[in-house]
Amino acid sequence: MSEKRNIRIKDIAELAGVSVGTVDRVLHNRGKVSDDARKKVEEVLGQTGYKPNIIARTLGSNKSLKIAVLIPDPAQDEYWKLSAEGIEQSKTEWAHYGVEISAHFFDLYKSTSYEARAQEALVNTPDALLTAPIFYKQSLQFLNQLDKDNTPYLLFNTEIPESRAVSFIGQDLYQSGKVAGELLAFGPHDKNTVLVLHINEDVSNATHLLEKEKGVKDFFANSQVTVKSIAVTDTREAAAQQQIKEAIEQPDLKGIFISSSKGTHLIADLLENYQKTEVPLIGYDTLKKNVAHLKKGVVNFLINQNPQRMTQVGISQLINHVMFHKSVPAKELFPLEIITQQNVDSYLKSTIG
Amino acid sequence: MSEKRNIRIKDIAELAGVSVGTVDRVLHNRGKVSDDARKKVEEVLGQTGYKPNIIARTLGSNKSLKIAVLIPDPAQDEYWKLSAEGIEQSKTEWAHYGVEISAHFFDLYKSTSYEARAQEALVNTPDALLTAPIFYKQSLQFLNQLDKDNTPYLLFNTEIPESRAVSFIGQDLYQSGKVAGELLAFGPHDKNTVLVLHINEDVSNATHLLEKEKGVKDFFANSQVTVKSIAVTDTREAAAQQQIKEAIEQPDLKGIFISSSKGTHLIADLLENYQKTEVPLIGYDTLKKNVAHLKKGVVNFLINQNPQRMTQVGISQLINHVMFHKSVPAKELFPLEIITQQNVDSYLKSTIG
DNA sequence: AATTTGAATGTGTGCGCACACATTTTGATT
DNA sequence: AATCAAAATGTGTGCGCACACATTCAAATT
Repeated sequence: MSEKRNIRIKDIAELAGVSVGTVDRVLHNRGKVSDDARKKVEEVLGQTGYKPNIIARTLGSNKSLKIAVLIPDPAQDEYWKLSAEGIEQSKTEWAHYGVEISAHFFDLYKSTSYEARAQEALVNTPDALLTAPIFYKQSLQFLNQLDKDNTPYLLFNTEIPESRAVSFIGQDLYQSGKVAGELLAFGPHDKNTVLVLHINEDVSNATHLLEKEKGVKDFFANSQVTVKSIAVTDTREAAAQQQIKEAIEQPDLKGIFISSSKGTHLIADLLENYQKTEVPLIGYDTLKKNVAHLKKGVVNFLINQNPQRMTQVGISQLINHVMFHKSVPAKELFPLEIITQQNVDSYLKSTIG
Repeated sequence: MSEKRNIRIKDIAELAGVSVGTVDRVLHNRGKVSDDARKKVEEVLGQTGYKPNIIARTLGSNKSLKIAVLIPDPAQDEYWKLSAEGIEQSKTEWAHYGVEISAHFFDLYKSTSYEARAQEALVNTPDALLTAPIFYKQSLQFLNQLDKDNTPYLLFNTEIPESRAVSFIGQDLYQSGKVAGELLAFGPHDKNTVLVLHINEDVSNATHLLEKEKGVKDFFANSQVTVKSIAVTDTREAAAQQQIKEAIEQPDLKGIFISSSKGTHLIADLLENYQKTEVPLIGYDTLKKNVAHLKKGVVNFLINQNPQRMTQVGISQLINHVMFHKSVPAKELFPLEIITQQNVDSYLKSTIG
């Protein structure tokens, strides 16, 4: 370990012939500084390329950041359980910096619950907030409130472009549909119908799912392949089952693309029942049941949205923004990870996320 | 930002009825402490679950860590260029902590160069070292030297299990072969020969490549498919070209798996020449030329080893180990990322790597 | 010329830790 | 009982920054 040290405020002050206080004032733009002094300091600042020592900075202002996270109830949906796990990991990750992270869970199927939990998240005045704005209207209203409070927030999973969010973290849904198309196209070429299934329990994200459908359709636009789409709200309903069964038993069926993570294992279950496990199946996310179906060969590919890591990165960026004043990208689109029977363990075991 | 603060050494001292000096001594196991005092302090330590404030710690001991990285010359191989980019990113990432990272490049084809650069890496007495031990014998000797010096080191890309490395970072090569098999199997089922091509310019990693071959072979072990393997050292040689051409033109050819990143675009070039671009092709890594072939459709899948991120994670773990005394996993196997025409951009654009 | 005022600048302290150094205690030896 | 060395314990300082507070200075007002 060598002695080489970075230039510090004190050095700047000496070089500029002023006191550290003045340097501090020009650095943080606080208090009054004469044009003369400001000019000198800024000059030295430029020449030396001064970088503040973040360590010392966070130590000095020994304040604990409060971050609130507002997501659907992990007990309702395994996708959100993964997200909640991301929160837990972030807690330990940032504990050393005195960051307090509070989680607030709303009912995935009740917009009123979103509103209630959102207000609850504000009671201990968080310094920043991360949320998955599932309910468009209610979210927009809440985000406006945050704007007024001057509370920075970051969105993930669902984009609201007209919000004033610090950043959005998610995936290119359209492109993920294209990936699904590509994978289906790689299969045998003698069949020409691709089935898109929206198992739309979670009615709020219909536009989500349609983005993905558009991706597949565009992929097959100039080909022989026809893309057929079916949306059902509950796979337990007899009518829905019948509809799906008919579509599945069509002889020209090339493969199936399911636009949601929960839908993936629901349909995989049906395929098993109908003994149609050989039909190529593409779905989303490494939910336990999906992984089980993947390992059995019922599901062929999972596109991984990685909610766990999304949440972690969201929190991390929020902290970097608020605490370290680092700039964060306005949009962070996650890679479209393709998970298969043979590589799934390498993903699940990896700690680097 | 609230006032909640963690328990600190001073608090421990008060609770145990001793001075901070004594607490410091039992924490760091330095100096003499009476059994009585030690017991009291350890008790309080246990009860409070004291965690040192890493920020304050690194600030106080204002020392700059020196990390040396020893990898093949990035100018010789684009794979290593990606690794070198990882080094650059790490430099900025850790600059705030006063970590100095020095890069040392050896000739990929000369083991003597490894030895020379290895010694060069030691001249400014690094606190820890990261290397890709390409040359087994020479590496082993060098690592022994590091053991004697008590310099901690971390290996990546190539594993040397008998070394006393802090950790190994890489990929499960065998399993990556299986992934290749799986992807090839997903294609049309009417053809039954899979061709494995080792473009073995870099003679040192022959065992590497064989691991991958074993993976594909095992994947197809109980199937109709025959796996045929060809190894050439230079695709520019007429004899090699002839051999490859014959294999490619075999009518039963199901697909090709190329075991190295550089080999991938070399073979893709040949396929283009022979106008056999429709044959499924699986290779490694997002080298520029590989990505170009992927986008043209000559290459169908790339398995991403992510040398850039591997290098970053290696450096990060080394720093965590040496500077923060954090425990790091003995082995970090990276996910076997599958890159396709449709998801490649999502990987290349992503900043979270 | 004395006083006031506000702008400009300088000084001092704490954050939690590591480590050097100072002081006290203990027990052995004379 | 006095002396001394070693062991045990305590104290003080700096790391770089932020921020509260103190001081100086110059112009305006009386």
